[in-house]
Amino acid sequence: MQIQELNKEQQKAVNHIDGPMLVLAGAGSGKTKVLTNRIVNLIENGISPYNILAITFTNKAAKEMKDRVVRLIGKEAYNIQISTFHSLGLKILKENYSMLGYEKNFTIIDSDDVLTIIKKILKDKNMSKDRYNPREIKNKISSAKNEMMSIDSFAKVEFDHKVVEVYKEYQQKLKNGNSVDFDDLLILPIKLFRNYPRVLEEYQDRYKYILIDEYQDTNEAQYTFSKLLSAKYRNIFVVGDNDQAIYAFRGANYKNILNFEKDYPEAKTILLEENYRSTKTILNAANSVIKNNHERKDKNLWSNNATGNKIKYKEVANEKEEASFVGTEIKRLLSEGINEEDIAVLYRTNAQSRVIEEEMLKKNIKYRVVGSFYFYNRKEIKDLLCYLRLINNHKDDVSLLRVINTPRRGIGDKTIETLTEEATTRELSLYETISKGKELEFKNLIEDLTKASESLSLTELIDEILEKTGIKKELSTSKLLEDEIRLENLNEFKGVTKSYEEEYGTASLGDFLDEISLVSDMSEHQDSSNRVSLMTVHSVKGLEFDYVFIVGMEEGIFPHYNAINDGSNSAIEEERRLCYVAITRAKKELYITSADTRMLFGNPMRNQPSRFIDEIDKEYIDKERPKKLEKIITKVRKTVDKNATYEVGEHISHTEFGEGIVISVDKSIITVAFPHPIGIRKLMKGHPNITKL
DNA sequence: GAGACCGTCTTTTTT
DNA sequence: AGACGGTCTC
Ligand SMILES: Nc1ncnc2c1ncn2[C@@H]1O[C@H](COP(=O)(O)OP(=O)(O)OP(=O)(O)O)[C@@H](O)[C@H]1O
Repeated sequence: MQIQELNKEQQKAVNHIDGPMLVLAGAGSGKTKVLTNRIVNLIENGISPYNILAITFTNKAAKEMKDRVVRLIGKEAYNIQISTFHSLGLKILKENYSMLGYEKNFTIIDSDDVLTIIKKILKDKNMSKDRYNPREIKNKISSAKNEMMSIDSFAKVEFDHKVVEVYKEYQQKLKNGNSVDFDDLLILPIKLFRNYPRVLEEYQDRYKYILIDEYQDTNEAQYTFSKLLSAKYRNIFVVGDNDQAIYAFRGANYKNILNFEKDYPEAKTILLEENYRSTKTILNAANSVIKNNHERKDKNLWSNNATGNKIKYKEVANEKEEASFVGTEIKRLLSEGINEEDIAVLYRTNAQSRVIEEEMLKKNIKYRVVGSFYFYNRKEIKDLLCYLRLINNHKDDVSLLRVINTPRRGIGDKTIETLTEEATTRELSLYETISKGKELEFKNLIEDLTKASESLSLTELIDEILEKTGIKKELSTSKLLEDEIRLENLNEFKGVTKSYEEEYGTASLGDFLDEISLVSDMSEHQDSSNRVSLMTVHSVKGLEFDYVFIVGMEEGIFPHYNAINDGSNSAIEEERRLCYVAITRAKKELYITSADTRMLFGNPMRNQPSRFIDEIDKEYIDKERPKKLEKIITKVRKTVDKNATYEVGEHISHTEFGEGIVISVDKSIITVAFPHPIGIRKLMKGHPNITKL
């Protein structure tokens, strides 16, 4: 195949057919483009679409890639398996559930449910929430699963045997409820492959050609998954960039990509060095930031594009002004005829989206929040989903508990406690245990709805649920504005199911629920055209926009406190890679903002501009900050004593807040208690305003 | 068993 | 500032 728009190295990668290959290259060098075109080339070389497996990092990326391949070769492309690891895992699970001891229609539980289950276990085991943080335990369990630890090997690294107990109990609960969590979608197929080599071979024969995008962010389980699948034919083609590894917190290990040549000694490697995406200015700025990372191989990445405008950096007083600045600039761009879909606003944490959203509404700018679970996390939507899940899988105790008394049916803690006890002793699900009373009425209701589900379309079923459960009646007779909004949301949800049905013909309940679990991102079910995109830096990986705003470029936000306080160099380096990803998303123009004060948990928080701003070479950035501020800031910067040390309990005095006591000391921040009404403040160590007493 | 009230905790990032 | 869980009263 000869494609006009490919350079020599890219062409080489595209034309490669058999054997392992690694494409290691920087941002915007065309890795994804190469991967997509290689799929096309494989097909043109007579390889069946059924034998091709392409793995992307997000569902969104999978969809985009599929669309692109369809455009290039037509409908045949629908037969290629293009998906995330998790979706593929689910597919394999659905084809083999009984071998793993599950039943048809198993439920995929979301992270909220995981937390609910863990909290419940902690309570049952009388483990106090102060000593055992449910969130932390959830992370521990998830990491253990992603490193494919058995309970025994987990017990070797986790010395608190009670935590091990929780892990055990958690697994048991899932199994009893015929449910799996996200991590299971990866590790159950691996278990299947290991226990049944014949099954593995079937899949190896099916997926003879494997392509993986964003390989630098694979974790242990994903790594093993791909290694097993590719072992027979060794036709594995991976692309990635170690400078864009940003998922270490999820167990991803960028060494997987650097070790590729060790794993597959016969592998060919291709490096791409030309960036086709960004202006010279933007690319050079990104390069000047990333070169501050020391745990990295330097690579050459250049652009032949125009020089372009300098990056605009604006320092403002607070997050409201920041949003307002972004809003005004976007308005200006739009008035110049630029399309909404070519603009993105990026932030480090989801919490930052709120102010921006409000501003978009205020200025009447059309936007969408990518990666927002907000809609599916609303109470009324979750309730409805739990009804659907319960109808789909009667053993789903988590869902049952959520809806058995919603709306109120007079089934309280007492009843539930008795039921739970009986269910545990008889080793049955709660649903199976129900045999009398108001609970039975509820069970009969679910039975009826289950029957109805067999002959109704998804949307009709939802209507039936809302009607028969009394949800609709309760909400429509209520006078509360809140309830009116709830009803509206439920209607919007019906819009989602309707468009889902239209897209896939008639849709099965199970398939729909799976889809929701895997992509509970409202923006993916919405039309994205003519909207400004708002998203975290993590979710923008792999995408590109003409105009990009990076907001909240402050110490404490980006890099985040937790990374700073972690004290490890690698945590900061990951933040820096994240910054590199953010900058390299921009094609034409980049804006960076920082706020001096930002509300955090209802308290104003002072932040310095991010170190990453200083790391951008002066020639690529135009800094704008209030004149007065400039003097104060440079003065403060010069006089901060980085080596100041404090001890908990020490008395200090602050020029503004008066005397206080140090209550905790972190890497660069101390927390100080001041007398009423000032209260608890976080201060920068060695700040000139602080005097030791 | 339902609803009101108060104190605590939250936010790092995602499939 | 807002969500959530625990406790108290009817
Ligand atoms: N040879 C080429 N000629 C012109 N444009 C190209 C060429 N190769 C890639 N591009 C364009 O460059 C942009 C970046 O490509 P792509 O998204 O594939 O890069 P990438 O390496 O996957 O980037 P990242 O790692 O940052 O996600 C795309 O708009 C693509 O169309």
